[in-house]
Amino acid sequence: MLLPMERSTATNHAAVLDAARTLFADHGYRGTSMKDIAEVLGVRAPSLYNHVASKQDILHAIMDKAMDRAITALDEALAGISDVSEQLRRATESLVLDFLRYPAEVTVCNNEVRSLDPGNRIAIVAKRDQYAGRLRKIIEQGCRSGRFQTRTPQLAAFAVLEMGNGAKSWFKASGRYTDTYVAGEYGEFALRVVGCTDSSGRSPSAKGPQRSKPQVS
Amino acid sequence: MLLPMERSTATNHAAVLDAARTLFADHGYRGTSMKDIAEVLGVRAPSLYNHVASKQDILHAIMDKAMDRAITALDEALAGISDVSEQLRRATESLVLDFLRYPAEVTVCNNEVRSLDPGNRIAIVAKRDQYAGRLRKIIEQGCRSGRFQTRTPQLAAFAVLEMGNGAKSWFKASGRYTDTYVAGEYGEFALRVVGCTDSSGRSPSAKGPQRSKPQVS
DNA sequence: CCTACCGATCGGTAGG
DNA sequence: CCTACCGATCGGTAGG
Repeated sequence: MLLPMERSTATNHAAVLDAARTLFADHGYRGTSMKDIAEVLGVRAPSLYNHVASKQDILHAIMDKAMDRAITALDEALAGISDVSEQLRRATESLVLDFLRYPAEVTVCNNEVRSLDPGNRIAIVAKRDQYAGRLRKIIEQGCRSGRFQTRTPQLAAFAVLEMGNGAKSWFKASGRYTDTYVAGEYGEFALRVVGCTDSSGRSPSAKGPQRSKPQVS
Repeated sequence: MLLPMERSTATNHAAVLDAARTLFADHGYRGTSMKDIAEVLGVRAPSLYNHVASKQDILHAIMDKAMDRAITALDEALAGISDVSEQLRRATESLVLDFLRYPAEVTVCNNEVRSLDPGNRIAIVAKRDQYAGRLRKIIEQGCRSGRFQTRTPQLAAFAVLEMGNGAKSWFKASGRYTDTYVAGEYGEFALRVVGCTDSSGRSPSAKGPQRSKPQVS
């Protein structure tokens, strides 16, 4: 007599990560037990070890995949773009779109670095620094070429990186705009923060009337 | 034969909060045990219950005090200021200074809302919303009066609120600037984000050469 | 995939 | 302030 199971997917490695992602985002790594993850999949906790080596491996896999996906998206957004203002706009849009489309992964990446074992932490922090460094270099280049005006390019880079989290918090609560619209607004914000002296036709910095619609790649 | 204790303060209610703050910030609420807190104070875990009712009460007290302090600082920063640009600048400086001076409290407030019991969570979220609402109203007022230019005042408010976290992350790693200097830079960033059409002499928005030093109240 | 079970640790209480 | 101790829960293993 087989009971119908509420488990919605075949239990495999990817399904374990999917279940854990949401739980880790909502309750934290330490606030989530293997039993909690198993219950989502409709199995008992020991069965998870047929698919993953440890709880720690689940966390690392979630974060590693999320970082790789964000870095790849950034690469694609910047491919063939040489104008530094457009680079910053596209990088910011890519960042914000990633935040809005994968909020659970991003929440885990933001909050659970401290839950990683030392070896895993070094690897993830390296990828995070690689991502942040890309944005910082764009802003530094814009400052050197005189297109951007800010005394503290590194501070501006951190400000732009963090701004996206605001989009994520806000987007969850308000359904009025599409993710690409919000990303476009943040692209504007980023150019304003660095004091962009416009030259591409697409970025009217702070002054003057706003144009009708932000675009996204 | 009394051994010299490494405990640096008398164990009382405030000392328990002090010890817990850092541990909660570094390892999270669930990643910190009453035993961990007790060890910092040089006592055994059960002794803590002479000073606090529960672990949950410690968390709530830390967050409640932090929110009250931030709201009070915002009140004082805005007292008697009627110019909306100056309001936004001062509010942002107040926000960032609070982040830089009380990083452990702010980290706990950012990460551990989910660890609060339902009743405590409602109270803390109300204070957080009160704080965010103050900033949002300044930006909305600036938009209505035509001094600010942004299509999405609420998005801009979230962006400004979140930016400060970047300052906190960055400030820990780099000792090159004072907290008031960093706060001043973020005051500029905030005015740029909202597209401030300057009229007070103190805020050259995006365009033009930078002035030498940001000021702080 | 399961049941049964391991040692460790948790927040909190009893009692002094 | 302490020791002794409670029931509950944890990640993970044994064995099938």
